[in-house]
Amino acid sequence: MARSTPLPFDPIDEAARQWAKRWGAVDQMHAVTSLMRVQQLVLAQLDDILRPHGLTFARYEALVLLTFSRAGSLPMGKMGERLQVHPTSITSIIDRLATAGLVRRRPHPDDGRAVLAEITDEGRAVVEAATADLVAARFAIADTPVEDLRALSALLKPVRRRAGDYED
Amino acid sequence: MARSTPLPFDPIDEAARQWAKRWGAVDQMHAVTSLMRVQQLVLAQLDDILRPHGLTFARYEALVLLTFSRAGSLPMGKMGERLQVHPTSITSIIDRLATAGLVRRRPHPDDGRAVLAEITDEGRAVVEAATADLVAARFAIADTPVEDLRALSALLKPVRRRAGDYED
DNA sequence: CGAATCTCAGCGCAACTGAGATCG
DNA sequence: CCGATCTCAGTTACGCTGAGATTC
Repeated sequence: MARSTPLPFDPIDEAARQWAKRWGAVDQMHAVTSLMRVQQLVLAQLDDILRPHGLTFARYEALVLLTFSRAGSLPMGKMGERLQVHPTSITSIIDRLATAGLVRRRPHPDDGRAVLAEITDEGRAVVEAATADLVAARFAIADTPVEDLRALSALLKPVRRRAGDYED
Repeated sequence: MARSTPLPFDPIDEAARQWAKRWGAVDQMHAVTSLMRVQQLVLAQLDDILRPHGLTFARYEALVLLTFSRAGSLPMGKMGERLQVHPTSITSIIDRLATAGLVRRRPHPDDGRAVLAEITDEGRAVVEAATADLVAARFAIADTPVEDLRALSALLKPVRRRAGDYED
């Protein structure tokens, strides 16, 4: 863990106060710094929950994506698009999931260049168990009211869109 | 970069639709996934802005923290508390900043165990230049209305607090 | 032929564990 | 002696570049 004792003041409010003395874009700085900090705190807790299942959050996301596909398999390139990860990172993620027996590689029936990642029965069992833990922990943000979560998602949606996460 | 062509639909909305068929905590899942994605998109842009200055966002944060101190120096342990990073990570960050000539290590005058990291004149110049670029780019979220940014910070604040980022 | 798909080698960054030196 | 502070070695994870094999 990063620190034992919490600070007795909000470090981001304090940073914003100092920031405003010299520089602009204070609201942007505050929001982005808050975003980074919360992501760090939440991700650490998610990884703690997933570690007993032998998963990181990135590997978990890949497994979940496979369970959402009809055939339980997807071309690795498609997975990269959906998960926003580099092609070589997908290779690495699938490597590790395959070593753990949670997925297997299969040749694409119609395209000799592509490789399918297919979830195994063991992979499905691991996803169910890991998901049960995540849902029980409410994704590490159990104490935040649902209205606030919806407001958060709604605020982040146009940010994602403008950053090129999707069109439509 | 991760992907060339944006998806023609919102991948998180789509994931939430599938998720709801089997599992609970859909609002939490949607909010947390959105948070992860936006952090990834924003951080990549911040690092792009900082790279010409020889900085990562983590190193930039450390430098800014030093400029906010009266003496331009802080014990490394204190920096770790403020930035929420592991002691060995602070050692690594200061190592790299020192190699670049942006900070120097000094013995703590009152505590022989502690080490001060002190920003150099070159470090101050680099911070000013990097900050000018970040402010000009509005921290990679230029198109988001200020009211939305404030709402975002306000929503994230209690989440940080409950996660142990600070007290009070 | 060019373009797409994937793999591999290698680099950089950062979080972490565990061990040790130094000092209060 | 205990605890705090920092460093070092080593592991893991991930993102990326560059190069190459294979196939469309």
